[in-house]
Amino acid sequence: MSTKPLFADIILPVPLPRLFTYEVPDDLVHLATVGKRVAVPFGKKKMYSGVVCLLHHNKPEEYETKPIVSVLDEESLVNAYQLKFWNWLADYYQCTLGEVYKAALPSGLKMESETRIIYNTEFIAESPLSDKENKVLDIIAGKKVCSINDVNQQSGLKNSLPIIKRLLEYNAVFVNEHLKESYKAKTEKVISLHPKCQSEDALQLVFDKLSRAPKQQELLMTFMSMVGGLTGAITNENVAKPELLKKANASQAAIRELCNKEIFLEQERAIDRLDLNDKAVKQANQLSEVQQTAYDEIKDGFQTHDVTLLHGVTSGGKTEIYIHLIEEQLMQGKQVLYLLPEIALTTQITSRLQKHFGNKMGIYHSKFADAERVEIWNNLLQQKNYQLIVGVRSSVFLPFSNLGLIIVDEEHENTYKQFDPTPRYHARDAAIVLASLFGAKTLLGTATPSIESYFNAQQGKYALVELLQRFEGIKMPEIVAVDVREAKRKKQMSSHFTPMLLEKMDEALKNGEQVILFQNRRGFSPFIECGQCAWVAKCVNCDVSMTYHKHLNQLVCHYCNHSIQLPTVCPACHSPAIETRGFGTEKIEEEMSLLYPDHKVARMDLDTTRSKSGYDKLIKKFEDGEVHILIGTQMISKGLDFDNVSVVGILNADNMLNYPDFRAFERSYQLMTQVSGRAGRKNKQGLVVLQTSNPKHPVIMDVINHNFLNHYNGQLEERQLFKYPPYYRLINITIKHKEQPVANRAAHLLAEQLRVVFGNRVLGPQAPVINRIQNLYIKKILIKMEKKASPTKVKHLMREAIFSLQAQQAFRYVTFQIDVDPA
DNA sequence: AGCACGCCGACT
DNA sequence: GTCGGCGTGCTC
Repeated sequence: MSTKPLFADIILPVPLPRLFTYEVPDDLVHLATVGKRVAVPFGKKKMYSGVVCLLHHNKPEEYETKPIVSVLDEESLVNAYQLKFWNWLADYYQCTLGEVYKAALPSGLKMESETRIIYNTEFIAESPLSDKENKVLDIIAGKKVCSINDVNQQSGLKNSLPIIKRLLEYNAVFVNEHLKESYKAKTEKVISLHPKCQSEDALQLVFDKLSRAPKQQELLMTFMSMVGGLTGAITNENVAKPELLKKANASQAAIRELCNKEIFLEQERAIDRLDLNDKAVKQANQLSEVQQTAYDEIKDGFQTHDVTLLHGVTSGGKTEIYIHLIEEQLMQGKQVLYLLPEIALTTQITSRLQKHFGNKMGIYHSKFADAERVEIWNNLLQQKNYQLIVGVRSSVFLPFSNLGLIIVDEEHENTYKQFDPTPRYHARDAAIVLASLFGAKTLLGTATPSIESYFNAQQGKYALVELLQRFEGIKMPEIVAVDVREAKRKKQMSSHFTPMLLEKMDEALKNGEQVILFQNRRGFSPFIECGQCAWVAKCVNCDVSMTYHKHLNQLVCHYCNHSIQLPTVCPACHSPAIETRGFGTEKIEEEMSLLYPDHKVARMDLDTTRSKSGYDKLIKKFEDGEVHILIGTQMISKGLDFDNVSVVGILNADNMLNYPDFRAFERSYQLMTQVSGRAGRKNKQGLVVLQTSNPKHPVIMDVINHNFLNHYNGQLEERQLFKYPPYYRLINITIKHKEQPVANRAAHLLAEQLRVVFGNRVLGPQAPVINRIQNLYIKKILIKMEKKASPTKVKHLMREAIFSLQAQQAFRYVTFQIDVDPA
């Protein structure tokens, strides 16, 4: 064994592009292994928990190493697969390992120290203290132990640090750095028999003694029956206190009394927040013939390909196929990850899966409390019961050890791409890489494949399985485009609704059927304008008009959430003629309530589903038929199945088609098709009324004809012509600074430097549509690389260019964001 | 990113 | 004089 000193390269949760080397003290050499968390000092005073990434004997030359303070885990928290995955992610998406670490672990597993100030009770002042010193010392003395934040808050001082420092010099207080673990196991109080009473004789004696306390006697009896002790055996089993209280109908006092008499023993027991109880497990349904064929084809596909794309129409019964595939993996003892976009992860789908997989299935959702996420992490780490994880994009970071299959449902969803904070990863693409690390397979499922994935399938990179019939012979909905411009000209519109839409709605509602209206904009109206002078309300921080929210009577910026009261007169010309322009979900809701006073109208958008339960409640109400008309943003297009929706209205197809982005058509096709898929169930063909001013638009035609292939071919041609994915790889660089000229100059210089190497592959700098957000001016540079070009080389050169710019004094505070494969 | 240090204007 | 503002540099 080597006696040379051991060093560890540690990943720390700081956005610095390197690892930090610490010395491993002799007594920790055997404990400090790769993948464990360690506590290390960082900077002048901070302590952090970091992850050991590499162990070696190379003593750094340029600086003194600090020692690791302690090893926090008994077993690795992060396994070798994950470290590989982290490295790939950091390299591909151009971020630091520290940033990946921050994104990967639930915050309960990342620790940061806090300075604790402790009052010295033996302190006697040698000379009188100043007023401020006295004030601060009084606060600390009052709390005995407190944080700097506490002092700042209670004293009202902006910065109490210098004063605390002086108190420290006088020895009036002490400080120490405390690593606080924020995760705490949930506990419950349990009652068991006191050891002294765990024999037949002792128990008999106790029963006799309690003859004068019938309540307590009864309580003891109930307890004994609950642990099964009445049949003879004396056990040390315990019972949850609340359960015992309820069953015995006893009082807290009675239990306390029995504890005092050393008959009962009350203890704290750590319990899982997650429901791990065995559940009745339902057998998977028999697959239909069509489903069976698709299932077989998927399995064939996996024989020759690592990735299979399942292109299946909405309500084609994809979930049932997934269930069979998952079951097969679990039988082989393999783990499965089932990814869903954030908003599609609802009780609708999870409860359906839970029925089949019971407590083998864990759910990983961003709306879960952090403590629950820590428990899911630990459950996988300790290889307890979870073999199937159903989760959102961040579940790719969970510590899998034996993955066999990853399913990426709704593969086309752009919410799989994370933008803020870094790492700017695409969960679908990351999942494919993750699966390959395990030699596992990836199944991409969707009714509207992304151009990229379908292209990969066409090229033979992925296997392709098509499932183009709806389950149980349900017909595809009929889609009708209605010309809004014409209706306007003929003065037939009632507000934003064409006669056709209203007529079909009347019919549906009369038949007791439900209606969904889709409007891809929340709020009441996207901007307000002065009728007199054409003044428009704009955000003070961003270069956008503010959206009017009527229920708040406020103008809200959808980019920075800044809000102001609705002005009563125009700030520019003082005219009271302030008018709302355009329409959002809120306005539709109001108008629908007026048009259909006898029907219940509800709205589903970001504003009504902020809470964890808000979303589920709305869906339940709609499922139960309590709500007749549901108005929503794209949220309603994701993975929801309703039985009784006969009419879907798309109120304004134009605003998505006109969005200035190369994916606007692709996304419009997806959205319209997905929303349409909510229409028509069981024995009736659904109807979709699509309001547009351009009914002959090629995308709209493709949606109407359910012609994905035509849409795909059209897009492909455009993408090749204008050098976009899947033919080219995009890298977006965003340059931000609080002064416009600085941002402009930095962007210009960067583009010039990049052009030296990449020539006309570099586009820009351009000002984006919204050129100021949160008081920062924005410029963008787009790099279009041939697919064949080595991404490593490109990224390296790009980093160099940015680095040399940042070294210049003038550009010190310019931020450069790199977005690889922007959504 | 934090955080400390150090230099400057604005007050008692 | 001190308080607190912000620019600058460093973190193994």
